[in-house]
Amino acid sequence: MATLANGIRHLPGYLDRPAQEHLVELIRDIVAEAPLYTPEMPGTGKPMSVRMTNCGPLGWVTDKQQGYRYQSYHPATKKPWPAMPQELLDLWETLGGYSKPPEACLINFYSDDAKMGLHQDRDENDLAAPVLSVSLGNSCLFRVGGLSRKDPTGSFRLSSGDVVVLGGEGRLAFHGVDRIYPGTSTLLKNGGRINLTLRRVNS
DNA sequence: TAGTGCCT
DNA sequence: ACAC
Repeated sequence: MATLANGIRHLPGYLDRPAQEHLVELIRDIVAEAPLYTPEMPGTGKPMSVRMTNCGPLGWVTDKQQGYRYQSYHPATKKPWPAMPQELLDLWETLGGYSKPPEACLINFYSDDAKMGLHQDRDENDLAAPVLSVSLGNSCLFRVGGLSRKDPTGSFRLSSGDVVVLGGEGRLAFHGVDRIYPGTSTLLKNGGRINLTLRRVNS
């Protein structure tokens, strides 16, 4: 376990291979019910390169008209998000150190050429709760800065099975994904990377 | 500005 | 990493 200068915790290889494979199975079922969709930037409608879906009572979504928000249903199917698997509730219980359970699990799928710009997770009402991130599949170059966009940044590699906890000082740290490293994992047969982000939304 | 580009 |  490594704690970075900005308070972010990195747990390399926290999930073993069988646990990773089990999560992929669960995600396959979720995606069958709540298909990955292409989010849009607020205002411009520019598509993001990452595709998304969610599980849990709430899901993070964005589109041209309404922008970033949490809502209880899939934007395309209008159906409620699939339930949060017990395995993820357990992970939150073990690593989150927070009294209330997570309400949203954002599932991000990165193709090998997808990226995500530097941003803050700040659409939650409960900013005391940590954000838990699970990496599956190909490795990525993860970038982390400070509380201001202008703050200097550093980067490190995230591999399949790694968990990152953004809590305390690091809860509102700017972060993003610079690049995916193709062919660095055999977990996902068709390549790419999956990131699970567990969040508490309502205080 | 949860993005894009690298003759930056 | 940085500017836009």
